[in-house]
Amino acid sequence: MELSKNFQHKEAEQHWYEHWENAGYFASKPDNRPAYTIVIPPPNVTGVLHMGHALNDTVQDVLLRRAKMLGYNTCWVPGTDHASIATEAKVVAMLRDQGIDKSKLSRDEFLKHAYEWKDKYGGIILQQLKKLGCALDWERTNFTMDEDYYAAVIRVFVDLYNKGSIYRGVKMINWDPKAKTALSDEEVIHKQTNSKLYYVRYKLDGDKEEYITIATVRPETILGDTAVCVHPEDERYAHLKGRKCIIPLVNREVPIIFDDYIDIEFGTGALKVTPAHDINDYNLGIKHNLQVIDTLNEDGTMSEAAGMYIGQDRFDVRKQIVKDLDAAGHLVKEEDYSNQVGFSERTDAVIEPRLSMQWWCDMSTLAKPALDNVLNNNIEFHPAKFKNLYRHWMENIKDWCISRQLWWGQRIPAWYDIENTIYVGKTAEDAHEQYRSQKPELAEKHPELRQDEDVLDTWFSSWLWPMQVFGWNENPNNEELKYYYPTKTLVTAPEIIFFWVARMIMAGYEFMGEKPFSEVYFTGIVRDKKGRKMSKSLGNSPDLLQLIDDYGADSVRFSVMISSPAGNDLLYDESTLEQGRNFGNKMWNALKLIKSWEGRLDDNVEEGDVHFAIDWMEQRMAEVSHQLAELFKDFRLSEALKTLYSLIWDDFCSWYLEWVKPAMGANMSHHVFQRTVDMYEELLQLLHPYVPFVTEEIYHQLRDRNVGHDLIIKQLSEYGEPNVDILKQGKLLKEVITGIRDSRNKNQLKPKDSIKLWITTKHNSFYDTVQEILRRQVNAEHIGFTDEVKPGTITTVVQTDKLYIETEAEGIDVEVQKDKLQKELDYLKGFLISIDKKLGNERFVQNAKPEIVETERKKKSDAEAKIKALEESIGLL
RNA sequence: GGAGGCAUAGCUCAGCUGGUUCAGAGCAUCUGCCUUACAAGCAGAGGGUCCGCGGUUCGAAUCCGUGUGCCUCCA
Repeated sequence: MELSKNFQHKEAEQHWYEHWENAGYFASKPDNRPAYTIVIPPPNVTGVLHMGHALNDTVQDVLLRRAKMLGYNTCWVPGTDHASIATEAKVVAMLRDQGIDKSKLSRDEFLKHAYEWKDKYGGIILQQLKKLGCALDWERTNFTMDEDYYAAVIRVFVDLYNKGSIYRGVKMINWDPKAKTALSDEEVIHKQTNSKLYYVRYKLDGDKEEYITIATVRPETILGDTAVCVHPEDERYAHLKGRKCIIPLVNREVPIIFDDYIDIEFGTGALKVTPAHDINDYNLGIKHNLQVIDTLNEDGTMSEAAGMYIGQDRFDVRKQIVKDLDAAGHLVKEEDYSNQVGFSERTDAVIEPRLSMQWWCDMSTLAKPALDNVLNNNIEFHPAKFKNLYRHWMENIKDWCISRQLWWGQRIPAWYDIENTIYVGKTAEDAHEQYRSQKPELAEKHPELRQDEDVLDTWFSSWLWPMQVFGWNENPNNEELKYYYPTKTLVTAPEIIFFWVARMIMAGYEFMGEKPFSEVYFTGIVRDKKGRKMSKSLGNSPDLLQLIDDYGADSVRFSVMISSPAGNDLLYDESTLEQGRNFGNKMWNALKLIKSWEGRLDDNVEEGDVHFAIDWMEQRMAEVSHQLAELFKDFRLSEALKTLYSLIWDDFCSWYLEWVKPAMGANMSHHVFQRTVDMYEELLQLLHPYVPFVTEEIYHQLRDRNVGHDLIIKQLSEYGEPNVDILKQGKLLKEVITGIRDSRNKNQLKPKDSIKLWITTKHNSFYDTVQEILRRQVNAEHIGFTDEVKPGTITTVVQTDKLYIETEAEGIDVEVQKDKLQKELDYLKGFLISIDKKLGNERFVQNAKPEIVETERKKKSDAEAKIKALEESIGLL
């Protein structure tokens, strides 16, 4: 069959993915082999594939496919998380489009819609991962709201509650007025924002016209002020001890308090204190026993307690109150001000600090083993620099706000009686039983309990991921969990180190008594050309499916892997996509070339010089395969890919194939052909984890395969130590060829102009073995040795060998040659001086390692020999 | 305010434990090629005070300090 001009990615991708999946290569069952387990960081069920996933999931696929070749039983678990806020927002929006108001629905009705939405639209991203080629075990797909998973989350809640780690309490939380729910600190994104700083004067008590001026960026919170605070050492305000002032507009009298928390330099040095709406003010309020006035409703409008602007939105009120303060003579001035404002990660609404009754998880006991086992490398972080970040967070850990005022998620298993006593249990029946035994009389009169309306933070379910995907809740001693847990590698973005990595480690030690994974590999963050993080909200992520369609999944994988050194961010650049696509074509064309020899095989052809080509290529492969093992060990995946790229493109295609290529019309030795095919297969295999489709396709085109002989499951060959001498000879041969080609170019010899080549060398036998290769590579009609200089030729020096190019062609420019040789000579002389200096330095000879001194001596003698050769050559001209 | 990172070719970036396998890759540029697979290609070439300054060392792109400029995280 005629092979197409270029590699056609579309058919190959679909065909091979189906083939792998149907053959059961992705599925894993416990057996005698060691396990290599990865759990996917579950993407949001509402998500679609973006650049970050492409990077993250390609890395996992590369690790997994390589592990497969090394004999591991690989298991990669897919799934999604339920993303309570994001999903609930989507469902609410969908209902709104259908004319349905969420507030008119019961909880059960809403959840029915939500599950319908999830079944219909959720998890698109999992299908997209197939397009990317991910070798996921689809039979193990998990969802954090699956029945068993749900039960696991409830069990963990009850357990931690009974241990005293979970409690309910009123604290300052981050309130999202759009989603109308509390958020954890990690879900708040602080952004530098252009605001205005308003200077407002408050009248002091007494009859005199005395004022104190405060500065605020949130004038609408004035309505909730219950004090003004100044620094005790601030002389400007020392006379105000014991005084009070009057809050403008609402005319409330509040104390002036003194606290060294105040920054004297900021604004006027006087701070308005609003304990209900600022965490620092709240702390001041506790310390100074201040009144708390909550002036906001849950949707961000002003509450009854504000006394004014009731029901109006906080930002409208901000504008209005400035006008009103001005009209009343209280606004002193306003100035531009840049400050950090918190936004909701999911809804982008401006966060309101708000006092609220929530459920909390005390992290202090959970954090201890989680911190220790990272610091002692029981769990390894790659790159290790993230250990610092992790430690800092762990050592300053705060209690985790785990309740969310939403419906989509695991409903908190807490029930209340009419006296508000809490009963926590796995089921309503549990709770009622506790109720009846604790308060029999009340239970007799009021048998019903009311369940908490709130659900748990999504991360409170995903932190169980590495254990629950293997059925921890049903049976913590089950065979699968024993076999696959702890998992091997977690691959994730550094931005969720606290959200998820830290909490999974905590959950692992708390509930399994064992780490959830042995190593964490942090990828970089994908940025656009302007250096901005690629994100859905910015809309600056390219359409990945389109890219896969245009360039092929392999090119996309190549692109993200080649530009992603461990832990460093990568600027996304389309040129690497082209590089990936071109690489695929290069390999496709190498296939075509090799296939074209199939009809020209002949057992009687002598191998001749080609023998050297095979020897050399085999040594290069041995060399690289050792390098790869090292690179993979250190997660230097981008380096490993570069190494392979160069091995295949440069060494195999540009050198090896040219060296073994039979002359025009000549036949090829059977053995050489066979070795070439074998080597190409092994190259494809080494590369396969990065670009699985094109390599599998070529592997099958290369020769007929029996069922089950697929590249994806082929085991890697072992290589011995490479032969250094052969590698050196290969290097010399390449340098000789390049040197002659360069001379030809510089002297305007056309490719077709034939030459005679004369060599002065000590390595005669080496040149004998490669004579035919050399002759063809530089288009020489004759190669001979000489001990004498050859006048009238083009001279060049490679290592210490002198090469004379004899040609009939016109126009040899002596000056060009002289220049070239002189330049090299000048460089070498400088080089020699620096080496002489070094070797002349006693301290160097004494202090440096002997082998370093030895190489310097070698360099010196090489340089001297080459200088001699160059000088002789120049003398000729 | 606290912590961390980055600065190397025109652009995007590699360069692990200090020493010519150290100054490299891809893209871009220049020259010559439609050479029996590949013009999405082949054969070559040019291009860098490794951010400034100081130090440690026999020796620094690499280690330390400092300045400048960018970035990220936390408060």
